[in-house]
Amino acid sequence: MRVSREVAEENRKRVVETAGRLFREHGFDGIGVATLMKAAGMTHGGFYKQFADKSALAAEATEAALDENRKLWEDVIAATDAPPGEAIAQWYLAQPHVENRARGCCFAALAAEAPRQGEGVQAAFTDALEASVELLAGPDGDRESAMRQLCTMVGALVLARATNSKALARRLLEAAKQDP
Amino acid sequence: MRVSREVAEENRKRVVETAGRLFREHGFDGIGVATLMKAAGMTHGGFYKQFADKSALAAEATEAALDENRKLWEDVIAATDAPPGEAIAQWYLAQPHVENRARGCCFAALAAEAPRQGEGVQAAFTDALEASVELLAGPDGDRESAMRQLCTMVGALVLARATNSKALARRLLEAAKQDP
DNA sequence: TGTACATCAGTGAACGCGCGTTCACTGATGTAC
DNA sequence: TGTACATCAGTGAACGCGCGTTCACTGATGTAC
Repeated sequence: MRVSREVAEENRKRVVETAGRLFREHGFDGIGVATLMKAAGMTHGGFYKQFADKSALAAEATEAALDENRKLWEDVIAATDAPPGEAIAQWYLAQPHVENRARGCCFAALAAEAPRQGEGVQAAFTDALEASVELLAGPDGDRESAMRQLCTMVGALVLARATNSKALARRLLEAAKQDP
Repeated sequence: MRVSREVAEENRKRVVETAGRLFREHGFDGIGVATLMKAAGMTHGGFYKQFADKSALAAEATEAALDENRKLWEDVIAATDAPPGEAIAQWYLAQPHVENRARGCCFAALAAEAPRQGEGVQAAFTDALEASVELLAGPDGDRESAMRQLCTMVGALVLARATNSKALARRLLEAAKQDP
């Protein structure tokens, strides 16, 4: 049955947010349209009333999740007097972040799959990378240092998640914090 | 028809090597057993005469590809008088490496998917990470700095591959080279 | 404001397809004598 | 060394299953008068 435009809009947003979490957790290829729609509380048939195809959702969900990440960074930076780079590093390079892929950094969770995705996903990453460097550098910081720090943090998180050794994961996070 | 033990062993190795390349290119979920066996010049039926299941191949292929990576690093280091960290960085943080996922660094290509794979894959990454840090640090280098450099390089390669902007990719590689 | 009708978000069955895996079969290889 | 037979790597058809996508249908919403 038909639902109001308002409800339809809510449903659509819920699908995008759910996809953002499930893609980060299982990868773009690791979760199907039906499972995803069910997780958002609907059946899969209506999916194509809202999205052209799965790759359109991938682009939109990635963009939304990257946006959510950016807001989180802004909150973390605003919550302390430390320079942005230090504030983010402390929060980013921590065990809870290693364990929570679904709500963690999109770069660490999805960037490795981006080359195989459509233009939309890659464009979203490009914009988000530039924005993240701005945030990390702060108003008068060095962009190149910030960019290197971003690389270090993303690499550390990816590698800390790839090992089954808690000790090695901890050493990786600690080593990454030494970025000057 | 039956083949000699020698030929069977060659065939097995070819499957593992082919899988190492195709997994790096398409991801563990992005390539099927049948496609993979065909790429190795055989039909899919015989797969289970050589491997318990797909995840067993994933573990073995990852291990083999990581080993191939290590040998490449040793060659790069041996080919120059520069300190290992500098030699590897120059070669690792380059456009050809960005474009060649199939034969490039396993950390950048597959580590992000490791958390969803079996113990075998994760164990292979753990060992390879330790070995890579040793190589990067050299006989009397600092392990923590080497570990940070590894994180920086892997992050830079992953992110350079995720963007559709050649300019941004270049800036990422350059920024990562500034790791002290 | 109330009524009649068109719209369309969401449902659930169905599509062809490729997935991982199994299996009966083949016939050269390897072994026993 | 030669013969008879067992082994087993690889083939190709088949399995059930979940994938992305399509479609006829439903009925509340939105619109026209």
